Amino acid sequence: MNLLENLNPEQQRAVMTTEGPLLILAGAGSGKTRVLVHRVANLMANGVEPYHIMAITFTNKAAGEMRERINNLIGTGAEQIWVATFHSSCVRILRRYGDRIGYGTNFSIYDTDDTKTVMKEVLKKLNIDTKKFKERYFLNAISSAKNEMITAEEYALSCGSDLAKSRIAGVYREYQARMRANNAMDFDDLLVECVNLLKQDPEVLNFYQTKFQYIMVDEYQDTNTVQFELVRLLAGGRQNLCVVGDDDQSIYKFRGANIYNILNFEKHFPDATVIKLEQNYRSTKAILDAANGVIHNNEGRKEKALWTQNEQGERVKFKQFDSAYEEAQFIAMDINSKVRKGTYDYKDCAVLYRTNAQSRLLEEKFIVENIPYKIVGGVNFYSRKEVKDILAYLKTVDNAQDDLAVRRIINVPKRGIGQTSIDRVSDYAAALNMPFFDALMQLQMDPALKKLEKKVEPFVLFIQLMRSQLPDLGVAGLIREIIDQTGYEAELEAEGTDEAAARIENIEEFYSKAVSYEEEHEDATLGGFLEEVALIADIDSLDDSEDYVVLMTLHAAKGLEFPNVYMAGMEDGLFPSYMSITADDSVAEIEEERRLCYVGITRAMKQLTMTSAKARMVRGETQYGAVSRFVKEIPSDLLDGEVYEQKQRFFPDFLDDAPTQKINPIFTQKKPMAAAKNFGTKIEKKALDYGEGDRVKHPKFGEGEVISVIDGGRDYEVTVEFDNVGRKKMFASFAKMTKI
DNA sequence: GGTTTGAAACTTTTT
DNA sequence: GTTTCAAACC
Repeated sequence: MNLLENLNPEQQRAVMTTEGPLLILAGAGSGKTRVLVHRVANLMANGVEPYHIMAITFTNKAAGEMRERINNLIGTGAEQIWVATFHSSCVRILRRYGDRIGYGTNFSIYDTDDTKTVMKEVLKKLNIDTKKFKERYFLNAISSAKNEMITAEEYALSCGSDLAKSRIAGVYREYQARMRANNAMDFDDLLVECVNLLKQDPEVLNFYQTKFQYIMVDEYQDTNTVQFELVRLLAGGRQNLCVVGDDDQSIYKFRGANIYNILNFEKHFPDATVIKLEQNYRSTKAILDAANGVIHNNEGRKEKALWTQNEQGERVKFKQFDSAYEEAQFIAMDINSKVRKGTYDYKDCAVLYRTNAQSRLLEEKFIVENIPYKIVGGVNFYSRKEVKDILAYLKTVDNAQDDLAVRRIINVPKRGIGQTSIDRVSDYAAALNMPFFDALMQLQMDPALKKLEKKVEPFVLFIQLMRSQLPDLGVAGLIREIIDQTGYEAELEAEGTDEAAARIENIEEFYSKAVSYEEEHEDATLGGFLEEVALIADIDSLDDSEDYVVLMTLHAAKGLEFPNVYMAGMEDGLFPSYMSITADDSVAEIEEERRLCYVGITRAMKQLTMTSAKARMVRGETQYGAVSRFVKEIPSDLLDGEVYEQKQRFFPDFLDDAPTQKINPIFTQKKPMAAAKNFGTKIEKKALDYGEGDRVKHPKFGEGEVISVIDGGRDYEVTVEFDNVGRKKMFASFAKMTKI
């Protein structure tokens, strides 16, 4: 096999340059993954052992894709190549050597929700009013500090007489202490602590420097300072570091990405080779030129001349609508007509938008029009309440020091242990400086807590039992045991609502994820599963073998491509966002938004449609936005559609409602529908055709005898002793029972 | 100790 | 318009 076949001269050079620092400036759609994969193959052809090669990406999806393509090209030996995200690489290193910097190797990983809970506790302890200062404010400040590798101590020293900074320093310190006590790390800690480990322990550093002789980093423009430091350390020995990126696609500044990592690569590594990949294989000329026209308005970028041999193609379509409702309607209809004509499959189409909130309206229309779709992002599957509850059980079994997890589930399902009791035990544990769970095991030591013991004991015994049975049960078995023994699912079943049914579905999906995890990993462990779950993003679950339209934010779309793309909500104030327009450094912020627009445009292969709405509901208020400045930046000969200069219209308060209703009749329809539903519930109350002592039939639980009927005001609460599933309490209007 | 109700915040983007 | 959180009530 000739490795260089089907590669252009620059791509070939990138593949052949194996030694020393290498910067590949890869424009959108220029085949960078291809280059990386071939480069790996070339290294191995040159006799480099696969376990000496490392490839780092940002998302699991990107890692998975690269893994697959490497496997296809190379076959045997490829599985020994370390292909992983930044975060999972760090976890792997820390699980092995984390004890050297004072963490248990079974540390928990806290997601954004978890850190918020911790922060809440911290602020409560420090008597900081969360009305004045929000958790997010501190979490953002701490995250920024961590991204710059500033420790709590260093932060405190740098404050001087700055009161606001000192306050943050105090919070930072306490937050970190709690995380340590819980044996937990947040996303930033994973990177920071990994760098700390490598810096403090020459033995470990040497081990990994020897192991990773050839390192490749994808999406380098989005690395932050810690990630740079990590890469610098790992590549420190041989300096065989190859980074791939595009400064025009840097869109994560808000997350600490430092664009100077890529702009100054040649300064950091003076003998670096620089290769530019400028031929685009993805898009039509029209789309590419539109993208170039937009990005051209940014200053301070590495000038590139992205070109393509592809056909000219159709112009970029632009359509403006009166309301977001009509915009969504158009997109749905347009997709349907294209699918009907056979131009595209559903999976060829993607709708991109600036904010997650925009997905709702689109979703409603897609349901009406019967279009299969998948929304990426928004509420993460793993942050759903029911999934987090089960996860907390797993974490408790895995890491007894994880107080957050234990406290979450000690009263789920209800065990009669309320907030007051939890607080008391927390104080007791804090006083003795021990984990919450340990305190639960010795309540009899404190006379004030002794009476709690009876309620707590079954829970403690259950966790201990699960812990001892874990080797036999496996991860999936453990989950099943937890669902059954705690009666979590049974409780939801008894509720009988649609919402409860959806929750059960989520739990079952979670269970099947555990099953497939165990199928995929021979050495499956509970810790391994928790780790995978903690680091997974929604985008990772995209499956191109199924036929559905994908809806997602512009951020989530990076790295993907679709034949037919829609960019919705092209309005000033939405995109570019109101925040960026009014920011202090508005020029820089709008440049970042423009890069985001560039990313969006370059996702399209054949056809791109931009849409905007004159009026849009945001937070229950109608907003009137002008057409996005980015649309106007597209050269007019490439644009199919008029861009009207719309006057900003302002209505006095008392008129505010009127135009909304005219423009968008759905709101007047919706309300009566909701009212009718409530009305129906009330009527059902009177229609109870069974009473105490009667035999009844339930669709799920089978037959049983009515024990009692209590009038709960709005509804009857019925208790039934079922023949097969025992005694259940439920509401008459939901449990569709009939007398027999 | 648990449940219900009403207010308040939320919406920029995420590993 | 929706979700989350605390106070008031049971």
